[in-house]
Amino acid sequence: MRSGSHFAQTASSNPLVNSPCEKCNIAEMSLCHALSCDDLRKLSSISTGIEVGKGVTIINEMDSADFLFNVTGGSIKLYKLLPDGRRQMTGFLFPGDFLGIAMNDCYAYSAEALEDCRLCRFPRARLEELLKEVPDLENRLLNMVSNELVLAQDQMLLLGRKTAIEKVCSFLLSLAKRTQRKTGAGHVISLPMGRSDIGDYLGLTTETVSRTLTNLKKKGIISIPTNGQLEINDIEELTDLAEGMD
Amino acid sequence: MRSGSHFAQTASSNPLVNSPCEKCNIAEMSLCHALSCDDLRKLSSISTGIEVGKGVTIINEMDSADFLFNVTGGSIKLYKLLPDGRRQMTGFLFPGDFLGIAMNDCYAYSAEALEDCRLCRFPRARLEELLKEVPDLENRLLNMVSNELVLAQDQMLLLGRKTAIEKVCSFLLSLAKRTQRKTGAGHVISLPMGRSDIGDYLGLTTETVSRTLTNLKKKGIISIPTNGQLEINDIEELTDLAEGMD
DNA sequence: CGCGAGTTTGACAGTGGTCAACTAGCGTGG
DNA sequence: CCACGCTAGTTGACCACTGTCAAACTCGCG
Repeated sequence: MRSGSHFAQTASSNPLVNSPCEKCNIAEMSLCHALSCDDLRKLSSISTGIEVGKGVTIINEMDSADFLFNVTGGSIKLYKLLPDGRRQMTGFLFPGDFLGIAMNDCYAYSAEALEDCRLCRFPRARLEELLKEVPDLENRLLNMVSNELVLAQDQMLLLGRKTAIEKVCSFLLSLAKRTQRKTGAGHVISLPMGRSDIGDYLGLTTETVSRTLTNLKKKGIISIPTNGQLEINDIEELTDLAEGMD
Repeated sequence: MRSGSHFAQTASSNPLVNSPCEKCNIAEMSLCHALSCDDLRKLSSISTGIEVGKGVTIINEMDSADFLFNVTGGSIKLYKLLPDGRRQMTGFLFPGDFLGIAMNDCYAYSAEALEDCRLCRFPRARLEELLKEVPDLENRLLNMVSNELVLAQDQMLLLGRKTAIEKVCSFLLSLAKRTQRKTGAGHVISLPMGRSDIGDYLGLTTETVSRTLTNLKKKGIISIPTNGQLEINDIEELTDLAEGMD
C-alpha cells in the first residue's frame, strides 16, 4: 500500500454507509445535480459510497464495465496504455466528475486515485434501468458526456498541434479555470499529480515538463512552493503563451 | 465554388423534400436507428433533408449551434483552429454519423464537406423538445455520444504517444475496419480526404504523411491506385506497425 | 541522519518539421 | 486535340524541438 493512505486497498472493498446523497457535500455539477427530491431518492437507493486510498486502481482498461462512479472527493487520473507501456492520460477527475463511460461493455481506460478519494458507485445495470424511468437523469448524463466530448476535442488540438510550452501553459490555465469555477480564486492551483503524469497527459516527457516549468518560473510567470501547489503570477502572459501569441 | 460540385453552395440553402426518413437509405446505425415507427415519424417531422457540395462549410466553430445533423451520404471533415492557423482535425464523418454536439450553445468545431453530401438537419430547440417526449431517442443519442467519446480517447493516445508510422497505420486500419463494418470487404478503402487533411488528423505534416505512405508502398504493405483509393495488402503487418510491434 | 522516490539539469541524438524544388494529374481554353 | 496552368502530392536537404540517457539534487520519511 502506498504511503500515507489509510483508506481501503481496492475499490470494491469497504462500502461505507449506503450513501444517502445528502452526504455528497458537492453542491456543484454532478450527476445528482438538479434532480427532483424524488428522483434523487431513487438514484441514492442504487448507489454505494466508497472510499479508496491514494494509488489504488479504481477501474482497469478492458475490465467488464459493471459500475459507474461519481467522484465526490479527491482526484483521479485516467489513462490508456500501449502494449509496450507507453501511457496517455485521458483526463484528471475532481469532485463532481463522472467516471465509467464505456463502449461495448468494457472500460476504455484505467483509473487510479491520485489522493485518497470518495466516490459514489452505481451498478451499471441498475443505473440503466433507472435512466429509462427518469428522463431528467438521462438528459443530465447526456449533457455531461457531451461536455466531456468537447473537452476531449480541445485536448486533441493540444496534443496534435501545440508546442511543449503551449501545452504546459494550456494545462495550467485549464486547472486554474476549474479551480476558479469552484472556489472563486484561481491563481493558486493544486497539482496532485506528478510530473510524469502531467507529461503523459500532454504527450511530453517528464523532463520536458520539468524544463518548461523551470522556464516559466525563471520568467516570473509562475511560482512553485514546495508542496503540491503552484501559483500563477502573470495570467495574461500565460494565456498568450498557451496559444502561441509570442 | 469548387470544381465538379453541382450541389448547393451553403448548408442552409436548398432544403429538399421535407425528408420522410424513408429516403435515408442508410440502414445502419444512425440517429433514427431502432426507433418505433411512431417515434420515427415524429423525428422525421422536424427534420429537413439537405445537400451540400464538396468544399462547403456546413458549420463554423463558434457559430451559434442552432442545428444538429445526421449524415446520410458523402463524407465530412471536422476541425478546430488555433489563432495562427494551425489546424487539428477532430474527426471524419461518414453516413450514419452525427454532427453538431456542442457545449454551451456554440459549435466546438467546424465541419466541411469532403465530397457532395446529403444530410438530415434538425433544429436544436425542436430536437431537444422531442428528446423529452421520446426517451428512446435520448438513449440512442447518449450511446452515440459515448461511443464518440471513447473514439476521442483512442485518438488522444494516438496523438500523444504514437510515432508517425504508428499513426498512419492506425489511421488506415480504422478506415479499413469502418469499411468492413459497412461493406463486408475492408482491404480496399477510399480516401476522400487529402494528405494535409490526414496530416492534420494525425498531428503530422503533409510531407510526413506522404513519406510514410511511400515507405509502406515500398514495403508492399499497401498499394495506391491513382484515384482516391488505397489497398491494404498485408493487414497483419499493418496491425503490428500500428502499435509499435516491430 | 540517511535512504529513496520524484524532480531537475545537462549533453547528445533522432524523429519529424521546414523550406524548396520537382512531378503528376486534371480541368480549362486556345 | 493538345498545351497550359493550377493544385495536390512527392522527394530531398537541413535543422530544431523534444526525447533519451545519465547524473545530481531535493524533500519527505523512516
